[in-house]
Amino acid sequence: MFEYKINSKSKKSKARVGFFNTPHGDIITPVFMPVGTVGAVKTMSPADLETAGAEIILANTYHLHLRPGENLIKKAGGLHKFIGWNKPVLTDSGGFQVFSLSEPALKRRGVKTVKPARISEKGVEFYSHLDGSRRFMTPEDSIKIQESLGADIIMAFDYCPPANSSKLKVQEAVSTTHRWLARSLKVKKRSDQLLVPICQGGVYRDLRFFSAETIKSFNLGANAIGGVSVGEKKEKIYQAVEWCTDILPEGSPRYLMGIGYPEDIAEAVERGIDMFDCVLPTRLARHGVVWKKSKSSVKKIKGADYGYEQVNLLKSKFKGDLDIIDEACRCKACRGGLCKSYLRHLLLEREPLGIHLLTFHNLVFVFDLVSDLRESIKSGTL
RNA sequence: GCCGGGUUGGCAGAGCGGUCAAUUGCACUUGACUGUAAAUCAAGCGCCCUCGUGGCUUCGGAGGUUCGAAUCCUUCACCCGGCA
Repeated sequence: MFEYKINSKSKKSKARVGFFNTPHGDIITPVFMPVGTVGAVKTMSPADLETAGAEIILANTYHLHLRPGENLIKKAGGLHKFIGWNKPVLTDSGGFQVFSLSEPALKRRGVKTVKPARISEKGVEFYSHLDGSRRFMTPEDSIKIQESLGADIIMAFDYCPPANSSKLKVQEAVSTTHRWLARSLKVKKRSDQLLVPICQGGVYRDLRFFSAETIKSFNLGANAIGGVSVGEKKEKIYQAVEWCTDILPEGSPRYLMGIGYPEDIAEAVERGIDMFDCVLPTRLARHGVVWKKSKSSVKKIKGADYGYEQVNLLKSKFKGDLDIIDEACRCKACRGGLCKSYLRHLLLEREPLGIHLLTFHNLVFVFDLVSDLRESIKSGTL
């Protein structure tokens, strides 16, 4: 279980195509995991996800713990059964909430209704975004919850500091994350789940090296890079990824958490990343924005023979636009001949169908992008 | 014809003597969104500029009262009820 086999390796970069085995089936990497935080990729049924091309989806420990609770899900037969998805699932540990519910992140969003999280050696004190109630989560709790949920791949509970953190703070986050990893391994019981450690270290080279070396030494079968896309510049992300993949073992899948934009995915694949997850395609869809292939676009995608543009269908210039988004796209909306004016109309009417169709379209875009990148690796262009 | 109610910025709709260029919602414009507190959020939305506790013109039309009117009075126009 959880074997990873490299199928094809680039001669010009660290990029590779691989097979990753899990209890609920194989994954071909590079792979993109759509985010289904509360047990659903918003507006997408399992059948929709399969049609769009999803191979594995992500859910969140923190959210499912708060509601409906891991005990209920366990009783229901586990997450796969509960949500009707028979393919691989990865649960994030709740570590990201250390960041997203932290003071700087809340301030940045102007959120005042939730008290910021407090981090200690023991764990993290959160205030539920649902009812404000105080919660405490330790690395051990996170593992126990994730074992109840029953995902194929589970994540170590990490400390993800914001981008503007001081080096000292990031250093503290790194060492805390490492200690929490060791504690997680102590309580982990299930052998049919792969626990993936997370590299922290922000934009600091020595910290990334140290963190990557440390998690590598645990030899856990897959490794993740976190603490990225928390407010820093793209170049810094690429840089951090490069530092990490220089060290993280070639023989195991590397997962870059929270990325991203098409160009970022391509840059990371080139640097040896195999797994991605991001809310962007689904969130942007809900905000009326679609990704569209474009040969002339200024947004280039390394390794792909096309660039892309972001099109906001809410703009009134699409009011009378009877063309579909992309003739070549295989998504429900495009293949169904639904024009931009209709999609815009659905969005304006707040018809759920509108955001569903855009979500479907964007996910198809990313799944196909990742698939195209695999071809590029095989053909030697990436 | 008589009696009553109404006419406010693209639309709906607050305001009913000064703090009103006018609450709010929608629409519109722009921006943001990278391990989802996000089907969300921010800013703008009469005109002008040296962009400010700035200037100018606005609340159906005209006139009036008042230091001051979207707010009170007169009148005209139109709309909606009720009775003819």
